[in-house]
Amino acid sequence: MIGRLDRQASREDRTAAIVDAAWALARTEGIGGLTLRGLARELGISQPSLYEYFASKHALYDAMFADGNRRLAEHLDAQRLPSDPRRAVQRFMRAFVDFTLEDDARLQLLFQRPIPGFAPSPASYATAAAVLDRAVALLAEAGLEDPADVDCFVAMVGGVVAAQSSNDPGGTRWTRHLDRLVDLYLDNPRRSSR
Amino acid sequence: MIGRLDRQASREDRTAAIVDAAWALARTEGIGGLTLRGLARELGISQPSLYEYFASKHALYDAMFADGNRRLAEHLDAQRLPSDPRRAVQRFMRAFVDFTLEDDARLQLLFQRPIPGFAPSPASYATAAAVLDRAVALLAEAGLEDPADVDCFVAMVGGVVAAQSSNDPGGTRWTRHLDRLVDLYLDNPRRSSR
DNA sequence: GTCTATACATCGATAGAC
DNA sequence: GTCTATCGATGTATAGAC
Repeated sequence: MIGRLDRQASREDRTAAIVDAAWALARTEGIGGLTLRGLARELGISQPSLYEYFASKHALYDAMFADGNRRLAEHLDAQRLPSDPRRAVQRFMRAFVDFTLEDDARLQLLFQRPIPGFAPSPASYATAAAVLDRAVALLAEAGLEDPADVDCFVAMVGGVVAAQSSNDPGGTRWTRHLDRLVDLYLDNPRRSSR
Repeated sequence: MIGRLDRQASREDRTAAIVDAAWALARTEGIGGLTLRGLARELGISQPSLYEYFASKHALYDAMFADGNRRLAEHLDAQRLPSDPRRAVQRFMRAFVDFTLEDDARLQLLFQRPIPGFAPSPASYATAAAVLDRAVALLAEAGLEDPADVDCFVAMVGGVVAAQSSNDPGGTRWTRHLDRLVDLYLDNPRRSSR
């Protein structure tokens, strides 16, 4: 049970409560198993009432996408990063990986393509791009500036998250190598003479 | 158009023809957009008739999963691998990446989780595990034997495929670095003294 | 703003005739 | 083995009362 919608709350708060309830339901039913009828049932309102807050199911997914990225950005901003650039990258990536693996439904909506036909709106996508920009800046400070190296690094982190989530959910079989992999990529820029 | 089901063919051939038609439809409609009615329409049969061949839609997905992995294994087996272990790994991984990126619907079904509630049966999963075993053997010949290193390598390749497919479909922005990344991992086993 | 009621289209799946 | 007919569920959307 999630809890009935507080009709005394402001519209903004009710909208946020619906998004929260949608996340809760997605965690139990799967992101693709989320239904408007089920969501309305959990909230104690009628299914058509949801259309007062979201113009379509895709609009709800878009709000969830933006919400998830906002929480990710907050989580990353809350990190106290070491002054050493390399340690800063390690801490940042650790925070990123831990956060994304915390919630499987969120991981799927934010970084995979589980909803046929759904693509985030430009506004929602901007919140995701900001996180990437932050990572790119940190990598530059640590000496990884070549866009090719950044691409490879991003692919590696995404691969670790995907492998961990798919093959060892809740474990550390892949994430425990994160620091070493960060070192590996920082130590071997493309044009190095090694 | 895909072509009507040949009712004169053997049951086995008809089943295979249905799987082929399902792949063709998945390529145009997306793996999640595949519908039994649409598939039946393409085959010129009624939708309930599909249940003579597959007990459920998930069973069809499972057959497609096994079929895709079988084709992947054949594609990899057809490679003439260089005798040099490192070159063999590069050739093998190149073949793997090229094959998986060849068909977006197949990539999703085989290596992502696009179907809520679908998980391959043990029998179908075994075909996928065989491919991984082959890769592990090649990596061992190239000197990468530590399971932790193999995990990291596998995550890297998966990350390259996912990034390429999601962010630059049809391009080479990530795959062009594959050989260098193979070298990077082979040159830096976990317990090296570097 | 929220409700009930309803409508339409789609989907996977099943019953039963042939 | 194939069909028609149907079921229950879904998403989407609207009408109209309160």
